[in-house]
Amino acid sequence: MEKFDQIIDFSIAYLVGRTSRSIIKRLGKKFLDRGFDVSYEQWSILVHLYRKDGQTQQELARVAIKDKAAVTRLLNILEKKNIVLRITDRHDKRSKLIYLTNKAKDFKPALIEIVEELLQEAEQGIPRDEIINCKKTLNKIFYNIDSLNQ
Amino acid sequence: MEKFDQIIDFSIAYLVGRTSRSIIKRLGKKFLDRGFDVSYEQWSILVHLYRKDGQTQQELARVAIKDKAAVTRLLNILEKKNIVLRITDRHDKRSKLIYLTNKAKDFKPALIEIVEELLQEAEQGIPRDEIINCKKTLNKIFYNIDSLNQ
DNA sequence: ATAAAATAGTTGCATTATCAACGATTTTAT
DNA sequence: ATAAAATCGTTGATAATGCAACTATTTTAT
Repeated sequence: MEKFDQIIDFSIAYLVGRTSRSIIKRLGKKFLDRGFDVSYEQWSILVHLYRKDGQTQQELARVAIKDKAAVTRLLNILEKKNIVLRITDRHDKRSKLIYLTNKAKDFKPALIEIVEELLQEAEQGIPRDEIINCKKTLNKIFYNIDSLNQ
Repeated sequence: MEKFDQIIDFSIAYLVGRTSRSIIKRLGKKFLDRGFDVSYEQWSILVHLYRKDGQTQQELARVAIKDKAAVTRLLNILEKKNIVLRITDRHDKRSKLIYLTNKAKDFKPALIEIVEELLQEAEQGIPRDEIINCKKTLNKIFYNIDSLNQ
């Protein structure tokens, strides 16, 4: 194998990068096709609210692995689209608690179904244990790099 | 395992996404620390020129898996930094051929060494065949999704 | 009790991505 | 031969990211 194959086409960096981008693109298109005006990034916040409503922006930033500035802006958009509400925490006026609107709650099942479809598409034709191993390895790689990023 | 774990924390989409971002961040920092004013995205074009000098923007867009508009803008920056040259193709005046400057050729070995270091960091402590299997699986997933993105 | 430090969220700046529209050029189809 | 279609690169609009500086508020340390 050539040097350039190692650092490009077959490098783990290239492979995770292109896989990630293709998934983001596909999910965006699926949401759009079903009439949901929600981007992948907006979804990446929304899903954490579906799991647990009423989190602070900091908590959302942490679980979504996003900069708090990025969260501020995504929430601006979600608020404008009437998908979330910001309510200042009574007990700590620095914090804002983010809540889903009824509209957001309404389309929760549909969005989740689309994501499950996407994951199904991604894993199509690949044995279950192969997927599991791949996820384990990705976790190891992530922690290897993440520990150096601190 | 809970439903939300499946579609978030342990979904392949989430895992490749965060792994990719951590790698991009790490490489950017390594370049900077060694005094190279080159972003990950700029590198992702540059590396293909190191492999083969004098490609058109379309070719670069294809191999780097980027939109041609994105390539135009990255090349604007690389040209301003005196890293590449654009030369209109004599035989097809629509096309421009992109060439490395001497400056770019000079720091080629250093950049490649940094990337090899990064890959080493990423794969630290993981058996060779585990990495190989993970790459194979990532390729399958990519092609699963990519075929649907057309 | 109060000054210093820490925390939550916002904003400005720079970089990058995607999409669609556009001009210039080349290829093709009749 | 020429009109239509395709291709190459650019530009404008919009969305998203990361970093650092900033305001407001809360916690801590003395």
